[in-house]
Amino acid sequence: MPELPEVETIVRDLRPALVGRCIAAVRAGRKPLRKPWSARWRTLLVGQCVHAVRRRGKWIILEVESERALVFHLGMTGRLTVSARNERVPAHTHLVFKLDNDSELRFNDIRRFGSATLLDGVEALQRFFEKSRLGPEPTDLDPAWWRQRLAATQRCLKAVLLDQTVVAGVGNIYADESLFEARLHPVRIASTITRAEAGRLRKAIVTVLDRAIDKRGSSIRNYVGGSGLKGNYQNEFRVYGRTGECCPRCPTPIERVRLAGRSTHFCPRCQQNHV
DNA sequence: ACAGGATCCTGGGGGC
DNA sequence: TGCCCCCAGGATCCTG
Repeated sequence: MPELPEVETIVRDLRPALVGRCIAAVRAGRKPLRKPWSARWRTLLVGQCVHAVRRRGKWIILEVESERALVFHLGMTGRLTVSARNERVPAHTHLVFKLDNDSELRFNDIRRFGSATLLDGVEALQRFFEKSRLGPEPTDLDPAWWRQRLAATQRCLKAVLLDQTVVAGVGNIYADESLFEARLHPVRIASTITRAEAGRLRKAIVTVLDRAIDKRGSSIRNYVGGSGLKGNYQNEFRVYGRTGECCPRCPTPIERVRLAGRSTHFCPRCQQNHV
């Protein structure tokens, strides 16, 4: 569920609450996440202080003093929050990291598509992302490389934006919002795109993600930030979830189609499929 | 090799 | 109220 702006918001919330704190205890639930939690990770973490909290694509990286890294993915419904220890622990909480004050880091995930993995060090972390061939951050997209990736595929633009090996962090909401911003049709075959259009799309992605980060991401149903606060960007969607409503730029109703297995929203007039 | 579909899981909402 | 179907911020494995 959470895409780059949501994950970035969580990381910014968690950083001041976690950096410098030590892990006093770890408790894991019984139900498996997407990747199993290994029992020996508890011992490797207890007593460790948190050095840094970072984001890469949709991944949250928690580095501890031994240089091991705890890597989280939130899947569709994952939540990673710091709460006071005396606050009620909600259902579907799969991991709890007690800290050396009165707070704890909690990983909650209704659908259990998320994961938490402990990696051995800096190189292991690098290998982890290389193995999944995670693409560059949107702000680091090299224009020539981006054009080449678009030119090399017969998939539609929507499918390419969702591909984490092309650009990291974009998901269903921000793919639709970025294509609207760039005035490009989601069905458009990526290889037919012009140089100017490729540039427009690359900039649109960054623009849209920055706007969403400013609003602390989008809360449609499950998402909350690292301190439990909801986001506000859902109020600014221009096409996502607005099927049948007026396009914000013209009087045409927003349409919805299914692409790459995902709901896709666009304005058929502002986003024409020229080839 | 590539693109699209099925799959993992739970819960909410609409129709009957 | 109950039941059944569809839907959901994602990634991976399988198939044609």
